Amino acid sequence: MDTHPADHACGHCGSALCAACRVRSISVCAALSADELAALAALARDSAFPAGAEIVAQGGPAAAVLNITGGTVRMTRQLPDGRRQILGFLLPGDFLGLSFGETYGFSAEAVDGMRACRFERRAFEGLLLRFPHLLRRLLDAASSELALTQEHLVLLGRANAAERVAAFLLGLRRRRQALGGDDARIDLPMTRQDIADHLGLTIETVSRTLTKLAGERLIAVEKGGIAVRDPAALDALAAH
Amino acid sequence: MDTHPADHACGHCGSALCAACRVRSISVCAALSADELAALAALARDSAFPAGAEIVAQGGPAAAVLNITGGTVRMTRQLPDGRRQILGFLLPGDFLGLSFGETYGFSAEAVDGMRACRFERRAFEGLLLRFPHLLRRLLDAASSELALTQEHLVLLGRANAAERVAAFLLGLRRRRQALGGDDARIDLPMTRQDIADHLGLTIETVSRTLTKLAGERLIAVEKGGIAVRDPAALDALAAH
DNA sequence: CGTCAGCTTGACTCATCTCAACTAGGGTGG
DNA sequence: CCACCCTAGTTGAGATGAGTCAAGCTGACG
Repeated sequence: MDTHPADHACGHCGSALCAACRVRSISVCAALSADELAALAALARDSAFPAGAEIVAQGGPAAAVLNITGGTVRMTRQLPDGRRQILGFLLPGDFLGLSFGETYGFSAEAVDGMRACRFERRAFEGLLLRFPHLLRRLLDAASSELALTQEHLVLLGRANAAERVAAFLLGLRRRRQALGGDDARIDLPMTRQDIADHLGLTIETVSRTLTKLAGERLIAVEKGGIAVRDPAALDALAAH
Repeated sequence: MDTHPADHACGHCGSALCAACRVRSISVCAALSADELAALAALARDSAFPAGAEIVAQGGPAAAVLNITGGTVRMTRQLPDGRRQILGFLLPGDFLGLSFGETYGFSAEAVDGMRACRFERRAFEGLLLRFPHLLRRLLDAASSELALTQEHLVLLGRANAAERVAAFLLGLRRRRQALGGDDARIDLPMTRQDIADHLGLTIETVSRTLTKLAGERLIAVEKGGIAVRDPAALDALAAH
């Protein structure tokens, strides 16, 4: 899976070029000293996954943690009878593996072509003991992922279909904007089934709701995404 | 709100008697050195809240973090139109305030009479810089709270009423057992409305579901709680 | 003894799900 | 190049699980 040998200087992470990593400033690697960055870089391995590839497996040993550098990842939990819940989507700068445990509590799969900076968990934990800065960054990351998850919990517990879809679109837009994305167009690399499994709806309800929002001129449904026509009305719908 | 002056030795936390704290071994204060424990103790203030009291307010400045030492706390998020979602219940040993941010993202209220060990946030953050051990414990706490929240997310996204209620009862039982509780009887200090707002249901559906489970001999509804009659069947229902 | 909050139960409604048909686009192989 | 298939998405019609509204029960408390 690793696309570079251990000592290779890669463009995203790894080796001496963590310094050039384009997501570093927004990831757990931000605000580290030169020492810390060097130690981190020594452990980092750049890796790429094609669309659909499984990155970590639910129930499997938690052997690695990853810092996403490109693409989109879905975290899924599967029930024994096949029902699926997508816990969330990870974007560049997000950290995969915050739920420290002996095994992964969910699977992670590449939604589209995806790149990440990979660390062996044992070695990474070693770094945590030496570098409280990194530990602190990780706590902040865990804290904000917790806040995001709680936000989503409210949605699943108390919002109707239109509110869920509106909140999902705006949440994705907000995160993409932080990465320098467009605010009029929201790319949706994931399928309707993914969106449905994230929002606790069916694929048909997601489709109908998008059609309805388009009919009300809040959005326009486009190929591979949607265009935001009335951000204010969409925000009022999302209601938070 | 503090029931003891700053230098008073209290039975739960605070002053020199952190050593005697009955939840220390399972809380973030576990596995600290004598030094660390002393510094923590110097900042701790024992506080008590009567049933229904608001401990922290959604949107208010995040001025304190608390370690629950007794009773039950509900974390609630309110939507502008009054809909309410209970994110979770905190039991003794749990830590309130993991979502580090400038303001609290939710309110916390005492379900029954409740005691906690309170730290001013600024001072507590100072400790984190000095004691990586504590930081590490906090990351583990955040990590397991994240896992719990993700578990609940699946429930709200994909489970029906009976599955939600069964999972809620068993989850509460498991946590209580870790605290030395009974496994045949589950006390429910919270109201049906609280349970409904936690499970994304209405009070009527919770009531009907409990009645139905009782009719199927999985549980018996008792005053202030339920008795577990068929743990295996209940577990099969919870389906995870 | 009356009141009130918490809870249960019943009858009916409705938002979402289920099942099914259909469309559109992309890839493949003859 | 076309015929075919396959996946993703949309739309419709009917079913259903949970919500809504309403009534009644129970125990605590003044």
